[in-house]
Amino acid sequence: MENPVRIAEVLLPLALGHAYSYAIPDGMVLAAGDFVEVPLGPRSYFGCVWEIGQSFGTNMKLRDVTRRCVGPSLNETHRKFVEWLAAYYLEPKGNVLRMVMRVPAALDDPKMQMAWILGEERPAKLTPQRARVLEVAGQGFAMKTTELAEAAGVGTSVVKSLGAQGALKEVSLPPHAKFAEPDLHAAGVKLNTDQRAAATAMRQMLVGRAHKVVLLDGVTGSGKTEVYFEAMAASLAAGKQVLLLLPEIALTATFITRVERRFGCEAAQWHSDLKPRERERVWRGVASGEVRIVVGARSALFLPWVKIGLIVVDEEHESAYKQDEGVPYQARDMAVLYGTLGKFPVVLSSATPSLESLVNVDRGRYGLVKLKDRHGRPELPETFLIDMTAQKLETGLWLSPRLVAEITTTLQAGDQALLFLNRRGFAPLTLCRACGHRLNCPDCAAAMVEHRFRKQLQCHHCGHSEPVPKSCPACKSEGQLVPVGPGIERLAEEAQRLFPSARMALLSSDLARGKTLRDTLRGVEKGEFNLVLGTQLVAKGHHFPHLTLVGVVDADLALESSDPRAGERTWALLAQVAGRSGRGVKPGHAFVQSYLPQHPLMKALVQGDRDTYLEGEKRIREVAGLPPHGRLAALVISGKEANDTFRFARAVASAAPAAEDVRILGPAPAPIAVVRGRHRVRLLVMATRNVDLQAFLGAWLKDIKPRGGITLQLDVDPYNFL
DNA sequence: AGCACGCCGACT
DNA sequence: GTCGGCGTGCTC
Repeated sequence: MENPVRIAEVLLPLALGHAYSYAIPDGMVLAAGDFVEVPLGPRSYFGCVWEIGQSFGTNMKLRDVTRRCVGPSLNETHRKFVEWLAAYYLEPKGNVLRMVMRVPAALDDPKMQMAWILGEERPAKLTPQRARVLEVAGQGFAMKTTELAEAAGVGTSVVKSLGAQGALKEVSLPPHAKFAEPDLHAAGVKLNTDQRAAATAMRQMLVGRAHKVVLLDGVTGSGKTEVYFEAMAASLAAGKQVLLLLPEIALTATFITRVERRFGCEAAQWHSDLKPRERERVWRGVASGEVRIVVGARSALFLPWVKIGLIVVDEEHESAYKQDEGVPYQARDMAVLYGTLGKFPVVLSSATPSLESLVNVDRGRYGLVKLKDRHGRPELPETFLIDMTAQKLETGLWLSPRLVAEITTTLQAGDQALLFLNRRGFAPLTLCRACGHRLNCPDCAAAMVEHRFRKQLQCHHCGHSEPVPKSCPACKSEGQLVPVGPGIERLAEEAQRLFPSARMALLSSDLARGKTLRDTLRGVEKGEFNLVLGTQLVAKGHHFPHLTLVGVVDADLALESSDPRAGERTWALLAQVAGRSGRGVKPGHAFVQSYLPQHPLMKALVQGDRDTYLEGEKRIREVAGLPPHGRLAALVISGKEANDTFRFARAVASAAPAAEDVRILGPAPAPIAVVRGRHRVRLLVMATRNVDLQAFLGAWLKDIKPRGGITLQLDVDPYNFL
């Protein structure tokens, strides 16, 4: 009998479904959760010890663990979280671990970073390259060799030679700055009666239980933030860490300020735009427990939490919580899962909660705390429907006489009006009047969108762009290409003609970003503009006190989607946009142009009756067996050649095991049948709630191996089935 | 994620 | 006759 070999099962951050076994060399002490360095093929990787095992002589000769990393370990809850998430989305565990290990520098000894500042000497010969380096260094920031070289546009050798001559001086960057403890009494908490009642209700739901999900449902302006701040305070008082999840990066700056004011300490930010050093600082801070508050995007879930006591998911209905690339997970759902595993509460907050969450309240799984508007205003401003089927608008015009009249009145009264059209560019479609040819993207089955400001045609699916042609590419006729349909830029043209003296602001994500965007928003807030035209981005979170009129130019746009949640999402969007109006002193109203005036959503919007509309939606989903009453998975099969792709998709469909309560729809062309030159075919799996969907999918797909350039992508709980 | 192995078009 | 394209498979 040989000596027992101690074995570490090490999970690597690669697309691997299980851990690899390594021998633990004599004298090395390892436990599950430790980060280690291991050899793999010719290379060396960081991995995480998933289990410690023992073996009496395997037939495989195991390689040794190289070393244990100096940094922190991953606790059991976090490892379970990785396991569960991987199992839920049928994703290799290693891929999920990769999301945890995105900061490799944080796994090891904090490295003193060497950097350069301006030295006392002057170089013997001042070449143009050297001069540029010294100029950059002269700005006073210590920079690493590569950073400095890159900033100056020279090779690293120039920097090094300047260092050798003493013209640059080497310094070591200071270690990461500490995160301070929160001060729960930093700001006097001033809650109104309703907020205090809501905070108390929430506390009572959470007290004495480890895990509980509470839905905080309150209109914009009701002060939900202050209420969940109380829950955060309670968790912080208990010595725990808290996470505030936001659907998008753009919102973090505002929230950071509010959190820091309330808790009197720096809150850590976490999102994809962080600089590596700050990323490392936050990761380490969370792993050591020093960071108590994180405000972040969905990936903050994967930080190595050690004593997390609460996750707040703000705007929980936002579809941006669904990640579509890489591992397609729903961060709100995973926050709830993490709470279950880690035995801590989760607060979901929204002015327009998702149907999923409302149904979970109905089923008694989630608690509900409702919050009314602080000033007793209704959920929505007075809303009027404009039946576009009854309008005789000239071709190329989109504003009905009624809406034009309302805008005129508003502007004359010195108030502000907002026109909402959720479509970027000038026109979504360009046709040739002579031959009917449609300008399509060469790589996608989608029309090119004209962007007149940029003098370009753009494909919104692959980013391809080209100049607007003078003549039709098909029939060569000149001057026959006509834009079809409205985009925000075209609407701006119309508005300019109708209201030549208006101070107009155009807000579209492709026209304004960063500072320009912030300045414009600030201007709108201050009332420097009186006519605002905007896409999606005006809907979110901004407070425009001078706004008294909102016009929704095309309310039907978001309803045209293959997503069963389209109705719910349209409600959230329209309610949010309409709700921009009348938030100041003067009351506001909204006008909604629709070609579907009989649609239940439009009727409900006019009546300001969310609950009735959502009840209807719930019933529709129940009858159709759609989420949350049934379970859904999408399989998207894509390949270069249409016939092969379709043939493979049919083979996949016919290989499905027979199962009760599971229906497979398709194969059918995906909503955008060709993207980036790849044909896309979709299968939809519908199951009742009692079905173990993962087991079914696992059994089905286990032996299916796409080849010949065909890929198969699985999306559990799909949102949009691109 | 790398990297090596393995079968089909343009070249010293 | 080779060089090399990247599709496929493996790494404890």
